[in-house]
Amino acid sequence: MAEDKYSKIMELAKRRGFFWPSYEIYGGVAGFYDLGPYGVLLKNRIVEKWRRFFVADHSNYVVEIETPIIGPDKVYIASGHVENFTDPIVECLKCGRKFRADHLIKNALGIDVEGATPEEMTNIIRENNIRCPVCGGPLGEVRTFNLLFKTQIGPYEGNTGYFRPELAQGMFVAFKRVYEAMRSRIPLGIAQVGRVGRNEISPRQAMMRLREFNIMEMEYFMDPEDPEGSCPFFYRRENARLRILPYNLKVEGGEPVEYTVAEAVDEGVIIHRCLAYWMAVANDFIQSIGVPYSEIYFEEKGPKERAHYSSQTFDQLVRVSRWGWVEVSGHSYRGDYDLSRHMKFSGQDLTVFKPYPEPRVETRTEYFVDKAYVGRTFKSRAREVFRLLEGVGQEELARAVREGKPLKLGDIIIPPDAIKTKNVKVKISGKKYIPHVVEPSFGVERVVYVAFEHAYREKEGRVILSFPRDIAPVQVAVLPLVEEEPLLKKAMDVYHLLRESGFYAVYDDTGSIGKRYARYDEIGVPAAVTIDFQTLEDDTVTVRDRDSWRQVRVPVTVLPEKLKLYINGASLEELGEPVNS
RNA sequence: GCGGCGGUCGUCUAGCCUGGACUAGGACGCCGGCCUGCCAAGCCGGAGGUCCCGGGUUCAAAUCCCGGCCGCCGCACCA
Repeated sequence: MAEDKYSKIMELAKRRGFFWPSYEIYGGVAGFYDLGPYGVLLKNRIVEKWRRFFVADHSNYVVEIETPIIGPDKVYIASGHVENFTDPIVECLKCGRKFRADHLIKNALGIDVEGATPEEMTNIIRENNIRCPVCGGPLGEVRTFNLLFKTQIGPYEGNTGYFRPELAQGMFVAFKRVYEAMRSRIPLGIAQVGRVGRNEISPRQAMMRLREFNIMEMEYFMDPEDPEGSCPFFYRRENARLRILPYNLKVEGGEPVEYTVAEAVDEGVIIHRCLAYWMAVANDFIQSIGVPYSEIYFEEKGPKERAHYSSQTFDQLVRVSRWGWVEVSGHSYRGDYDLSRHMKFSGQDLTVFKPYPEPRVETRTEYFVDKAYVGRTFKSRAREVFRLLEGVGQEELARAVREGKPLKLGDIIIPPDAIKTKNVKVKISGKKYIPHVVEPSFGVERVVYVAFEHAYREKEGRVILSFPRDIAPVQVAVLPLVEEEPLLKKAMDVYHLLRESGFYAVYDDTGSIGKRYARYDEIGVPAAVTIDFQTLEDDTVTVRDRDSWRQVRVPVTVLPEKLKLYINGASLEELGEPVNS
């Protein structure tokens, strides 16, 4: 069992201003957390890194949008959340356990009560004397519980709005607009970072399960008939390795198995290469925030564990000290569920057009009524007959011919032999279809917490947050060796130089130098620049590495460029001459 | 929502069982001054506490009792 870092992290996070429970002065409210000054910096860097991996690195195919957090009820009726997020719940009056009322009735009586009102279900339970399946106690009234936060849009009752429980609907609803703005090309990834709300029954585990949190998500739209073309960058990660626990292995209690991305697709472990590709990106992303490969795996969800829209889902799990494996992202194949639903509920055409490489010419037989016959037969009423014939489809004409029965239009009767046929050539240049969707979706706060877990360490009784340098909240601390002029002025100059060069830097001259090094180790600042007496002679400073505590001496003139290399991963020794201490 | 355990300066904690001398003590951190020539040094001074909230018992409650809130653990829940 790994040591429990949880309480140490929570203590540090509160004390140093990373995060803490919200509304503390009013006693707190479960499921809400504030991010403090360093927490916000850290979160922003993590989000920025996610953008690099998922958006910028695929900028020809992936774009980012922002949509409102409150949506009209229609959107969430169409998405299925109003229906599927509302559970009829009944509580045992004796032991207090809660059950799904519909499941209870089905198990007890074998009848399906889908669509029944809570009152009807309560009556069924009373009439059949259904008791608590655990303790045998009596059951209370059936109530509905919905995880959606509900509100009103504008002053009118009944104009219901919901706080979005996921970002996805924003992308689906705006899909057509984005698709056209991005010059109607598929595949197209639409990404978004933002807040969502889920009214969890009992949130717990600090930042791991919140009622309001941030998600980084992408809906990747593609042609289901063209798996190859859907993932033009597949080759870039086809040999990447993933640890996967397929559902069939999971139920047997098996361990994750390592596959390359290509193997997982070829062997059918992952049903679509796009799903596999983005899982590989997720794997790289989570490693880049400091989690080792061996502490990550993907677990397939079983049919009943999946969301209502998904045909395959993997959770990306990361090991943390207190709770074992926790979910940091979900990877779902959503098919065309969402777009189809929005087409149906909005009446809008959300299909895309796929041109064929070569327009196809098809020959079709068309039926038509002989105009000469109509004119001859109906004379002055002919015009009226033509108008009536406009409402008659090919189907009907064909049937009349096939069955040899006359066509009746009110009192007008047209015999089958007045219906002629002709062969016409039709040019078909493509077809319409509803794109399928693959969705990688990350919980931001979980990633933040996981970054903490893997950054936290202790050395010689001191705490160090060894964040990867490029997500560290503060990048560099500028410290005069002692609180004495002209060191202070020189240090200020260096501080301003670094700020102007784009670094997030802090300046600190209080207490002893050792105390300040310790202070910045504890908030994870990767580099400490010290201005000492030699600086006054040759304009060089020392750069100290947070993790090794080693130092090198660097001329101030090249400090910004050297530090930039360092933040991006260069070793300390690449920056300058080692200082012997 | 149920059950178990817990909640005391910013943080960690002593005190609670056995009510009173607690004006709630300490450590770290924080602020100011002196000092400090490279890894939480030292000295002086300072700020900081609704003892989670509400009610009850009592002459007297951080301490006992009840309710609530919050946290952790187990159960249920977690599209």
